[in-house]
Amino acid sequence: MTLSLYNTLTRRIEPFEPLAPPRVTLYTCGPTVWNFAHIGNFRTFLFEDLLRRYLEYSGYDVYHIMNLTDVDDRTIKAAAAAGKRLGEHTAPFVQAFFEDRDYLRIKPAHAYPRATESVPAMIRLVEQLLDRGVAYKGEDGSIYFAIAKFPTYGRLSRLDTRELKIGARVTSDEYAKDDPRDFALWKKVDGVDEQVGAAWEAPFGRGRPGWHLECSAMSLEQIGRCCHAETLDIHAGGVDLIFPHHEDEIAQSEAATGRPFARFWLHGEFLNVRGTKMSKRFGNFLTARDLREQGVDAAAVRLLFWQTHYRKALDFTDEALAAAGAGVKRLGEFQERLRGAGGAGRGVGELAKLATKFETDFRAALDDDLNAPRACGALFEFVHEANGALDRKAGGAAAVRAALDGAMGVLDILPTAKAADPALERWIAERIAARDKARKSKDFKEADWVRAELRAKGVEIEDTPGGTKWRLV
RNA sequence: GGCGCCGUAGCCAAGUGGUAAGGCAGAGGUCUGCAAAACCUCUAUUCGUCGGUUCGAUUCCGACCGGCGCCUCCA
Repeated sequence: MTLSLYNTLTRRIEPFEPLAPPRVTLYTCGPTVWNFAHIGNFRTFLFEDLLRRYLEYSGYDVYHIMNLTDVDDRTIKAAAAAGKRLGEHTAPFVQAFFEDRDYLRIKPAHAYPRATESVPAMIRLVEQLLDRGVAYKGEDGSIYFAIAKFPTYGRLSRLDTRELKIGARVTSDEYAKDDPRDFALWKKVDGVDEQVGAAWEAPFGRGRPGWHLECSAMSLEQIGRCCHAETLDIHAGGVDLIFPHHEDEIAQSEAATGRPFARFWLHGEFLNVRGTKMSKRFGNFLTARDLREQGVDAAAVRLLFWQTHYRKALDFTDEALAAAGAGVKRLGEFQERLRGAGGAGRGVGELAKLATKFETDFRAALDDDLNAPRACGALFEFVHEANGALDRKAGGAAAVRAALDGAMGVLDILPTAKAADPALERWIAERIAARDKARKSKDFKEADWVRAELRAKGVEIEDTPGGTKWRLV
């Protein structure tokens, strides 16, 4: 069994094989740092994290590139509204993005090219396209891509170019283009651009890059640098990027290099709120920092997302998040139990057998187009069966620990350890000792009162044969 | 109008042409002073509706109903 992935290009699940194994080049469209990213954005980044981690689990050597869009219409508009220079406005949001990424346990990409630092590559790309005659300067001084010169335009999105609804996007610059459907590669500078410092000199005129151009230039520059390649193994993003963003990236890149831009196109579905996509525009969004401030364990967010396939819309509700939190807690207790299970136990067979079965199921599920819901099903089934075996004093806990570790390397959904400060820890120990004393003298009323006292401070206790254990909740 | 997706128990959600994983919640039991955790048992004769194909469909086809997305530099 090998990994198969749904390729938007073919609308089929296809066996995945990189161009130059074991290297896999992965490019994922990153955030536009005009504001905080919301958890809908992060659903996509989390899906990409799953992809990245599972590729690595499968033995591939992944080179992951995620760009930061720090110059585009929205960043410029936001900077102007704040009365700041572009970089001054975006810097804190870049910082916030990295913090949120870490909070959500998303593995850092190997490279985070920024649009503002990749302008020379963009200019080169535009020059190449001009040389090849697929780009032209419009009457407004901006440079446009001529989709009529790129016959396969529309292949990814399956939008027949003749069907493109053109009436709705008539703005002033439409009159500058040869064809209303052509898109801007390089926008001629305007007053606001200059005001915020979003303008660069180029042989074809002072201006700034178009959004689609940024991704093409940055991805080609990065894979050229790291892997001497012109074709990405995988390019991923949210479904809303299929058109026009990714369609345009393909057109620009392939027109310039003459080679396929990306072999696999993967797209993650939206995170919804009451059936409608989460969006800044609708105001129905929640940021990662909102969750963090609410004390939500990132593991719960991850499990919640893993429990719905990445190509299916997921409705975000507090109930679903709480349910995932309960699942995470169960995993944490299982891990805790394994830690105490040591190497002892009767025989080595039963648990080891369960571990092997789990690993097989886990892999089969994720091999099937990253079916994380099924992988989670296998995980919980494994936890259940292993708990039963542990109750029967079966041996082989080491194999279970190893299997769990392996799976967590991909899913990473064990509860975040909460550390107690020394003073609190001393107090807890003292209270538990007091309770034990009360229990020994059968003063259960007192014992229960102490338990409630601990619970009020967020300390949960559990009486076991080896003594009373506690944890912070 | 064009392209496309979804509708499975109280909630969330996998899934297969042969009779429904898993999580949460709930009920009963074992264990426990009581809890907690864990375990055992139970909880959809049924997969939006109506037709069709088939020995057999939740799974394939069609229609319809309901919800949603893209076609606007939105993850």
